[in-house]
Amino acid sequence: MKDITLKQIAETLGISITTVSKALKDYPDVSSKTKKSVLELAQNLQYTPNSFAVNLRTKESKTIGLIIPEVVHHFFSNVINGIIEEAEKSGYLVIILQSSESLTLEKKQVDLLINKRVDGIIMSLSNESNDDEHIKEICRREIPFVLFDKISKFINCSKVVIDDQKAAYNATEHLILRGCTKIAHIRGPVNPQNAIDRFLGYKKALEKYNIPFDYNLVYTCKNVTFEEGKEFAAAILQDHPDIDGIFAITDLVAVGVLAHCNENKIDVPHQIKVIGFSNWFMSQVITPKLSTVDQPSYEMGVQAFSLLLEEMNCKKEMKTFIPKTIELDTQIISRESTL
Amino acid sequence: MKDITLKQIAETLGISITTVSKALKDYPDVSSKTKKSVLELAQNLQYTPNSFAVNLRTKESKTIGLIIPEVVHHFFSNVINGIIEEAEKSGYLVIILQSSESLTLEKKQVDLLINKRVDGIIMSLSNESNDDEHIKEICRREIPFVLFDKISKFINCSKVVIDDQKAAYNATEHLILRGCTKIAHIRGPVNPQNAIDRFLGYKKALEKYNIPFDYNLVYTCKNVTFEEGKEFAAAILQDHPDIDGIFAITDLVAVGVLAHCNENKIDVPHQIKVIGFSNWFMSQVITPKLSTVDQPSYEMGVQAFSLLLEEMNCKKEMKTFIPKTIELDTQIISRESTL
DNA sequence: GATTTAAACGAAAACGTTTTCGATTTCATG
DNA sequence: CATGAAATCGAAAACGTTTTCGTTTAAATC
Repeated sequence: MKDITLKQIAETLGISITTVSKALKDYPDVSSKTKKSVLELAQNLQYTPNSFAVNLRTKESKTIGLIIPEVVHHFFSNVINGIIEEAEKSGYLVIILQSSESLTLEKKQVDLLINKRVDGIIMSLSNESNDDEHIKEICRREIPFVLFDKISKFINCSKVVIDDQKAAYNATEHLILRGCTKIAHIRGPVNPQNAIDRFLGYKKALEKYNIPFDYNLVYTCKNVTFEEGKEFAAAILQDHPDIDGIFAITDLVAVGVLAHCNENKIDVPHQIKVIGFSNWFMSQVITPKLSTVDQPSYEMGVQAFSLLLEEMNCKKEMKTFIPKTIELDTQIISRESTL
Repeated sequence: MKDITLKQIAETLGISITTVSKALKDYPDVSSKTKKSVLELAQNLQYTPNSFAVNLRTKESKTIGLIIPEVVHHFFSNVINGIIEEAEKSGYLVIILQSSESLTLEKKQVDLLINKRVDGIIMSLSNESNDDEHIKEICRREIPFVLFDKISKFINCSKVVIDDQKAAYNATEHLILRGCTKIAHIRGPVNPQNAIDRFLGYKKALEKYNIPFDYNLVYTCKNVTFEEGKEFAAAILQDHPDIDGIFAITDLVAVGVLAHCNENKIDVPHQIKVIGFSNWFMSQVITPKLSTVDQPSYEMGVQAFSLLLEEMNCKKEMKTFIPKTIELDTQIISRESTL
């Protein structure tokens, strides 16, 4: 019933704990005969090393922490997927926490992970967060650290991002090339870097095509929800009846826009063309199917863990690690909403 | 730079490690004067107890494992949400693994968690899984264990479920009461208990309302995907042109059905009424809005952890624990697809 | 001042592993 | 048989904490 230990194996075999340990780890200085008997007995007794003891001894737990704003989110759950699958390949497990877009909670989660002594932390910042004390603490303690998606330019660590500005430029350009001349933008909250960059990309595309930028055409989300999409769609159509294109910060908001249009018999794409961002699953099942920017979410997870692994390995070998930033490609997915 | 330990605090204060430890844990046999000075110094040095050592000593890690078929899934990500939020309240962290509906992978994940010596395991079985060796191993090692959603009747452990049969009965009845007389059922794979139960509920409702059960009207999913929904919709309409109702095992499949109907100008709900299962977010944004059965996913997570916590506490106090099954209520959500 | 009682502290074992380094054995070589 | 090298093994420290139980000190009682 009780857990098997090296000691018990050693005693039944009449050898020392040292030799048992070495036999199990295939050390060269133990004879093949004893190796065999140890391996056999360990097998029979279903011995599994006590990871608590191993952790204490080796000072690592083969566990990393992941903090994201929301678990119930198409983009983030795909990232989670990429991270845990990639982590498993190297024998790492993943503890997941969510900040629920709250800075207070985020600080608490960071504390929890530091106290747990995870081997590394991967994180996407909450909207409220920036270059704060809790992030500095991670760096101060030299915990391998990777940011993805919602990053801060002021933190010196590895990052996995897309070129939000370019992607937003492409999305806006897509609307322009399809004939839109008055394009509204439903942007994200003020803080997050990617909301800023997407807004800048939108602006840049307008300039490039000599469409005057009008600040009244920019609407700012607080919570980036379906409901906000509906509300802003209503507001935009009321404020600017002659609008013919809407670029929304994310598919969820764009779907809200479509919902409002559907309910009010506004013809998408003929009266208004709509493009979203992220290529959520739902964008291909809604009517009309939503054009969007494909964001390689799973791949972001994979890359984020790879960077973290690199840093963790460097730390083990006492080498200095130079943070890297990986920028992944995005792609316009053209569907019915911009036809 | 290096981590602060009890030893260092003890040495700077000229007292013993024991006293420092006791002071930090507010033992009564240490004077308030020394308590104060220890607390102060610990605060200044940012002491955090080495959790590896604590784990080894206390034989618990305040970490639980969660194995689910898929992370990228509206239902499961909601359950995750419920679990990690509830767990955090009691100071537990959650390691998440996915079986990807593969028995082989599931066994591997169970092994990983056993080796990690998590304090407990919460799990939803993969479609291939049943009363297998790896599950028995969890019980044999007396690791607190809770199943939810995809359970097995043959495993004696705590469970959190809905009454799938009743819910499916209600869904089918809903179609009948709205005038359907020839109802097809797109069911889930053969193995999982909830696919069986939902099928039985469907059958029972037909019997109750004197509609002859026809096995040709039952279509069996392999992967329960959007694409399967589309394919089966096509097949059903070809095989049975006079069909007027479809009950799909899950919203994703139902949305596939709607997609096929939309593409082929088949009028939902007038020609065919459709109802899904689970109340995914997408069901309320699709056109027509999908009627469905609301499944309290977040609540399932909360309850699953509560049961696990109860069992973990019992184990600590050496009490025997009697497994409980919690059955949560479901609710028909009537929307446009059955109007 | 002797004795008892309570308050404050610390020594030491224990948790189970890993790893260094020294000790022993074996065996071939001269 | 002495010598050296190679092969095999084990003692012991270390990781940092918790907790039992014994020891010391201080205060209280007679």
